[in-house]
Amino acid sequence: MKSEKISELTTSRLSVYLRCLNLLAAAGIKTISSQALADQFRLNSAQIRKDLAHFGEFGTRGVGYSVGELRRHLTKILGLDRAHRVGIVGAGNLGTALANYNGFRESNFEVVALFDNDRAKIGRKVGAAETIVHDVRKLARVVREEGIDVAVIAVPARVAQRVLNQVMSAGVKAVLNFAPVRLHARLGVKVKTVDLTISLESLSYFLARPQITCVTNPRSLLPYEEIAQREEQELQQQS
Amino acid sequence: MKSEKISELTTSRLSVYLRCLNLLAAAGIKTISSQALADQFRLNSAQIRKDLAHFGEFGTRGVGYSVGELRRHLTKILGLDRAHRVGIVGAGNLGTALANYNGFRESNFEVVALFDNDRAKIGRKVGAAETIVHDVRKLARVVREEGIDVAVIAVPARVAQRVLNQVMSAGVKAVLNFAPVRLHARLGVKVKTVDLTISLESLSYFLARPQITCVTNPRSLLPYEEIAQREEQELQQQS
DNA sequence: CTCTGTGAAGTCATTCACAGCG
DNA sequence: CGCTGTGAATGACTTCACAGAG
Repeated sequence: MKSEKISELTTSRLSVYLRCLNLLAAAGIKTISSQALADQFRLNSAQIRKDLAHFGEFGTRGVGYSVGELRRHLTKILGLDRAHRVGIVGAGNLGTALANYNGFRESNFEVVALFDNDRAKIGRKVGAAETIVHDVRKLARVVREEGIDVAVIAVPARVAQRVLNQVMSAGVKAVLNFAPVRLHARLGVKVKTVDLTISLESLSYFLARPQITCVTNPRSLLPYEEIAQREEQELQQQS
Repeated sequence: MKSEKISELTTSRLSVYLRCLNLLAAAGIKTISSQALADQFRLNSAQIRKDLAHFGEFGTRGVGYSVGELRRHLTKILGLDRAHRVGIVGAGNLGTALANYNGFRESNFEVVALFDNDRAKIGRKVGAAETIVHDVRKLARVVREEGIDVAVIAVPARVAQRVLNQVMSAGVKAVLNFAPVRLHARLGVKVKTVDLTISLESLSYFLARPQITCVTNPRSLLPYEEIAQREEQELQQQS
């Protein structure tokens, strides 16, 4: 293992690989080569090998990778072997939706608190897990008491930087931001922004271009496309 | 204007530039140079010029860009001068949260329909706008009737590809996908995936690394950091 | 003989640096 | 002069291609 700087593109892919391996493990597959993994999930085999090589030599030449072993390695590398406690700031539509969403559990993330400045919301309990909505002014204390290590910012753009400052002061080092602004984080704090406006506007750009309307020739369909079409027809027959 | 292929990184930045210009316009600023724009919003001036140059010559040498004019150009380029009609598939937590969220209005996107396969949800009206939840099997018809041109996939991962197939069959060319899977789109259809699991797991990776705990020297604070700290203190005094 | 791990080559994106317009 | 628009230089990321381990 070298101690170089790992790009965020690489870590994102590690996350993808782990997801693929989970599927393979569930299907009872014990061993897989980078080539087979790439073919099945439309990845690049060289890239898989390179990404993994940053962290060690996990494969066996002539054979491939052990699914279970590689899964354990990736889980460790991504820090998913340790539970993370998430606090969501902003108990609006998005904040409560995220608190209710339990797909993060699988990745060892648990939402343990919500925060808001709206009196009407403070003290309420949200979702099946009955997550309490705290006064945002008590953020630092709750972060300490609940051991929160990841914050989610789900507040309007104009207050997002202020919220981030508060969150950083409370000692949180990892932040997922949904507000459509470029936030300034101090050193040692990682902010990842999910900007839905940018995503939508990029789609709009695409729609605005005159598209090459390419009629797919059924004979040239790739396997997965055939399957997709069959499923589609089944669906339509139901209605 | 050249007719080369524009990268998605570029279109995302155009969206950012437009947002910055909107702020400047609201502040009454009429003209700005790429350098000033870059300084204010932490961008790179050469990149701004290069991105814009793909679409024409919008600036005046020795002066800079007209805020209003560039705003109009970017709006046109991104296709935001035409209204977009959005259909959301999946009326769960995320789907309804997105239907309620009205921050997209500013970008000329309107959510006009929700779809679900759950009988209990079909026929209900969601949010202040009273968006109707339709039976997902009637998707194609509603897409036609309502003139939907953008779909949002907010369903569990295992059914996402099937939903995408249906959406594509209905003739929708732009899709925003929240399901944590790599979807296969046919040619001429643009899918943008927002994968929250990957985002969170990348943050986890960051948390797992031993961080260089760098104590910020107050003397070396950048201007924006000073402002941030002051605001932070104000906030704490409130409590 | 197969598949990994990895230098080398190739591709794509960003930044520099400056000629030349207003 | 100041600033745009742009070739040229640099840097980042991906893919190729193969030596060598199992």
